[in-house]
Amino acid sequence: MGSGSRFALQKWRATHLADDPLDSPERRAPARAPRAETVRITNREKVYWPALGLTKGDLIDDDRAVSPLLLPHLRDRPVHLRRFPDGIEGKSFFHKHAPAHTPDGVRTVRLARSDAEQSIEHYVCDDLRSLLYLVNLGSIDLHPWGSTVLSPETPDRLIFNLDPVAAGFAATVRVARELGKRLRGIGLQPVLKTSGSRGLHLVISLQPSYSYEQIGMFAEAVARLVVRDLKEIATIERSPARRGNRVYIDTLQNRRGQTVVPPYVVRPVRAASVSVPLDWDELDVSLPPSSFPFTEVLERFQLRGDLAAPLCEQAEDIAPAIEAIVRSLGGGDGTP
DNA sequence: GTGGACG
DNA sequence: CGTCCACAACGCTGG
DNA sequence: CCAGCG
Repeated sequence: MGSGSRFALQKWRATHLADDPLDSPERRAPARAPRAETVRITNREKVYWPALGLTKGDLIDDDRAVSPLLLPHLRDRPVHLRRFPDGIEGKSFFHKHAPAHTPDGVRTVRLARSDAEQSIEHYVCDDLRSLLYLVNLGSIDLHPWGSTVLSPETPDRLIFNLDPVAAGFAATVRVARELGKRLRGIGLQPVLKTSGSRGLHLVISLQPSYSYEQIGMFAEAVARLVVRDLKEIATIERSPARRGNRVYIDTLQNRRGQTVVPPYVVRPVRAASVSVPLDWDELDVSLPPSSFPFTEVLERFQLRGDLAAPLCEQAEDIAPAIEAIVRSLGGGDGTP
């Protein structure tokens, strides 16, 4: 690591960590004094990743260290947990209802279900204490919504999930490049990241102006155009059997109540990898997405900075992009 | 991993 | 007190 | 109608 990046890290720490990372002054009553970290962590020694010998304590330590990078992608969002109380090879379950015994200090929000028949109390992970509490429950990857509690029905994230299935990573890279090019061509700036599993994600930060349904339709239309150009290697076919060896461009995550794996979250996979943002010029066949176990992410941050920061810094107006897509679909270039 | 229900 | 159990959910598609 | 899918 060069001194330049060391300096960048220090500067970043100074602005992001401050004295009390638990406090978020613009939205909270001023604290009298920084509060001690009071979350009780249990079973630190339990092995979560047997192949690597990594424990729950290792995960907790990593989440604490990476929290300034991760929390901005969780803040104000309903979050679903996926819990692995006995590590990645044990039983797991999703958990979305925040029970009545949820401690004070872990925010929850009651939202109507999509059918409006009932409402559900959701967790919201706004700060380090909440993060550690939720991870102590056995959560490995947290799954935030693509919209915030401020306007739950209008997403501020647009996600394309490229799943290689049997297509291989080289084809996935080609599809990602093409999709990225097309999105930039209609004025959007997608952030590229590994899924932490096998695939790649392209994520766009949106002004929350459209419904999930509208955003989902837009995403599918874009995916359709990419498939038109790359028929041999890309598909939006939902049935796995009919995908063949093509990369699946999954746009179904742009739906209410669906979730989007955020940058910097650890995945419950053997390699203990993280969903890591990439520079577009890093995108290469030689970069398998299982790269970057959580043990290497801070080091990578020191070299590359926070490549996901744009997602939290600027929200894009998608209206011109929608118009452009409508034009190209209606433009009579062969699509019935 | 943990609280609540059951016996 | 020891055990057992729950811990999401929804529209779409293919069969 | 049910099962699989994400």
